[in-house]
Amino acid sequence: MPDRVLLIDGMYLVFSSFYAYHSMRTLQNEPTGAVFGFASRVESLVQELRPDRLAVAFDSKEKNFRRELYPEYKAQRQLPPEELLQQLPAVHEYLEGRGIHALEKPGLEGDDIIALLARRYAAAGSEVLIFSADKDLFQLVGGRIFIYHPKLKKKLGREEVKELFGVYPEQIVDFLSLAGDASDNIPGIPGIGEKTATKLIEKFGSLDAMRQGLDQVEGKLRERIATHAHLLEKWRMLLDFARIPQTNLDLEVPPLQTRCGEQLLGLYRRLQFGSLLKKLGAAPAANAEESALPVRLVENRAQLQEVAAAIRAAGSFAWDIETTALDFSAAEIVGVAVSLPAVSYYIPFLVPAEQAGRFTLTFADFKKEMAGLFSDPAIRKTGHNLKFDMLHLWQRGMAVDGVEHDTMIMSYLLFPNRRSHQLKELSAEFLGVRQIAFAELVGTGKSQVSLAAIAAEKVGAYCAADASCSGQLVAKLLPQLEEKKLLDLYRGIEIPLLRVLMDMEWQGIGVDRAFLRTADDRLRASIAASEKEVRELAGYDFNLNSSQQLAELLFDKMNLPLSKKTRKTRAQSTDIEVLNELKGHPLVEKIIAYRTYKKLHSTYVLALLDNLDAGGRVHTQFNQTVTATGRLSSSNPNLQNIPVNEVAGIHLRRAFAAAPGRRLLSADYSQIELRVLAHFSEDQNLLQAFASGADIHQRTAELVFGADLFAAAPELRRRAKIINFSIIYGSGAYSLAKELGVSFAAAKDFIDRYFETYRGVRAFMDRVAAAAESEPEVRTLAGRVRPIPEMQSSNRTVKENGKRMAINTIIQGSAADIIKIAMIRIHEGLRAMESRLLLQVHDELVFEYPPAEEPRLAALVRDGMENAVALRVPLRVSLKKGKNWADMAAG
DNA sequence: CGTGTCGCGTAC
DNA sequence: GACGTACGCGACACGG
Repeated sequence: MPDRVLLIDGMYLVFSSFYAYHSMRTLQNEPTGAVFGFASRVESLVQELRPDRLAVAFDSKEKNFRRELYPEYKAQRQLPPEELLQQLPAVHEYLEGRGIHALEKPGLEGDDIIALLARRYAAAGSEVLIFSADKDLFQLVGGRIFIYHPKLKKKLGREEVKELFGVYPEQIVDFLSLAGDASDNIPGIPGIGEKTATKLIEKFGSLDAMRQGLDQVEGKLRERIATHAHLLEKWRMLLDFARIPQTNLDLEVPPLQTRCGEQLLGLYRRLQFGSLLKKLGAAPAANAEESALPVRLVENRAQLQEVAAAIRAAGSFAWDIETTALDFSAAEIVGVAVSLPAVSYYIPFLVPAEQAGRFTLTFADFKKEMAGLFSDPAIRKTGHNLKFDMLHLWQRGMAVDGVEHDTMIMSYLLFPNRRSHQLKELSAEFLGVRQIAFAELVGTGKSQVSLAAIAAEKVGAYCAADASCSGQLVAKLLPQLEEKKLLDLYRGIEIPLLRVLMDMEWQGIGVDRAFLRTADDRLRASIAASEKEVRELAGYDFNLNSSQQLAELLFDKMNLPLSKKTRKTRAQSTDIEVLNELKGHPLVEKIIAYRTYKKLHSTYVLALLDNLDAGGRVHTQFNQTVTATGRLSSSNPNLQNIPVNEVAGIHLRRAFAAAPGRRLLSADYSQIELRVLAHFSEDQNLLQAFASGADIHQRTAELVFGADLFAAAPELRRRAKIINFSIIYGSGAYSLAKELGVSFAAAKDFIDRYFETYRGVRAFMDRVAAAAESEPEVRTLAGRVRPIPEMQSSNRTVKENGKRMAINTIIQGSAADIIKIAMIRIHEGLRAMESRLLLQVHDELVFEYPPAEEPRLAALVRDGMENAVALRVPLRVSLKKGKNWADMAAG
């Protein structure tokens, strides 16, 4: 097995890393991005390419022979930035610690070394990969030599070079001699650029052949070449590696070592490369106490004023608050931490009795001193999950403006597949800082104490560490957002949305308590009755809530036919689909009724009564950093899954009622996901259907089932609707058949006909799958990224799953982007109104308004939603209004 | 007694 | 196995 040699263009990697991570800093504010980018790229190249030998080539400081030949060579280049130069020693320290040779030779450039070594190792039978984007080096490609392109992230052979440049590797020198190479300050021939150079090379094959056949070149161009022909030989001398004077190079590419010793760990710790340490399986050495900046405890008004002055001078700060509870209406604020680059402050309000003499500040003092700063949009704020902190301050009459960064959102946009974006995890990973857990501060279970009973020093250290870590994380995460082109989404949508969601949570929605009490009573009775009937029919006592015990009764004791197993544990399933198969049996009917009542009671009625505030409103949390696609989620209670389909369930929506003298307005996007699909696929039938305002399910029915058939059986629209949805979710014939209650063959036929009808949709899905195959991620309309690692699986099922995720994410995620934009626009318009946005249910917004504002609100909402973005099809919204969420009339 | 997983069912 | 994204209830297993 011949070995594989990887040669890295060192200066290229240093420069590109420096710019990619230019704002990365240590806690002590030293720049580290170039080193971090360099090290992490080298490690990922080693992982991916698995070279047997590896070296990194650098330019020498001595005069290059090309300078003597041509004094202007690279003369246009400015000195690298100071911040880059000061990181070079650490880059070499990394290479040394990793056991990788840094190759340098007086008088030679890194490129020259790469060229000489590439040819030598290739001649000896090795496969050579060159990591560089430098055009010069492409002339080396051929035989066993390849370029590994840093941006394209793939191996380029002879044909790929031709595809990229229009010329073959052996023609690159001639090509660049004609067209010039701006990065080396080689002008080429005036008036000839890449296009003309490619044409000439394609026509003649080489410069020599071109000179021979110059008479075949037309007018002006021939003159130009003739006039400047004398230059060409010089350019070739500069560009052609075959002419490097010194060929007895005594450098070698040593075998790659796996060692990562103390030197490397020490470097990573010093530069606070938490993620690289983690990859080595090493614990970040520093804990919060060691690495944290000093925390000053603020005791009185005078000191508080000093803090305010320091904040003003800094112009920005990171902050965090501690409270006695999560719920803003029940909580008290224990203290606030403010973190500046060199120092953090902790301002305590609730302290143990024995410290009360020392810490004299109240929240009112804080508010008086700081309200102006916190509401000043010009003073930029950073925090982690700021919606929480802002709600608690707003509850006490303090507004926050000028939110620049929320590190929880940053983490979410960068890593949407992560289940947790907790500050403490991010600190460990990216800062190498181990923070103490909340439980370590207050204890757990019965021994848990209130934060208000813990010494201010301890709470202050904890709170200030959060504020400080959040602030420091910005330097680690912001460059990554920039590199992944997520800044527009972050600044333009997610950060502005934060305030909208805060307002929505603050508002809550009115809930009719008496109505719920009645529902509670009725449901209790229904549950008891159906439970009693089931027990009688079964003949013994068992827990009806246990699917396990129910399965025992149905399938073991009563010997009813078993229709399926559960997915994970292969247990006997008792879900609704199974029970429906067994309908007709009186016991089963009662079980279905029991389940329905029980669900409504425990999941909705009780949960709502439990979550009501003193004013009879329920304040759901809208989570901005949960879903992998960019949707919001709702919790405590979840108001995004309130029943709407079944008669028994829809009754419940009456409980959500407008306040006295107000009404509710519900605005629904019509078929937003199918419209997004039409936009991306550009399918002619879909585009045309939406452009003409047709009923899309009806149109699908006509096209898939045929217009004649459709006229005879209009209930086919229902089927078409199901088919339309199943396409978005990527359903196969198997599940569609079950959903429609038809045979597998019939379902397969429907899907086939769907794709024959909407050919553009099939093409779109194939495009997405192919793109996700080479780059395993997808992007939504607003540029939100979701990695799809499943696309790299060799397991077919996993990969098919990845394809469905890829397609669905583009559709669902883009719809989420659109409604988020609409929410921000509308919220802005509501500032001068009394109407309020209360809920978002993925494609629906619910508002509460005074009747007088109805026309204005309706216009604002319609415009905000329909014109949130311009797609290739119109966006349509239907408005409904009423006293509650169930009884609504169009208008 | 707390925690994690599973089955199930609700929404878009 | 076969339909994407969520949340939450109740049962159950596990560890102390």
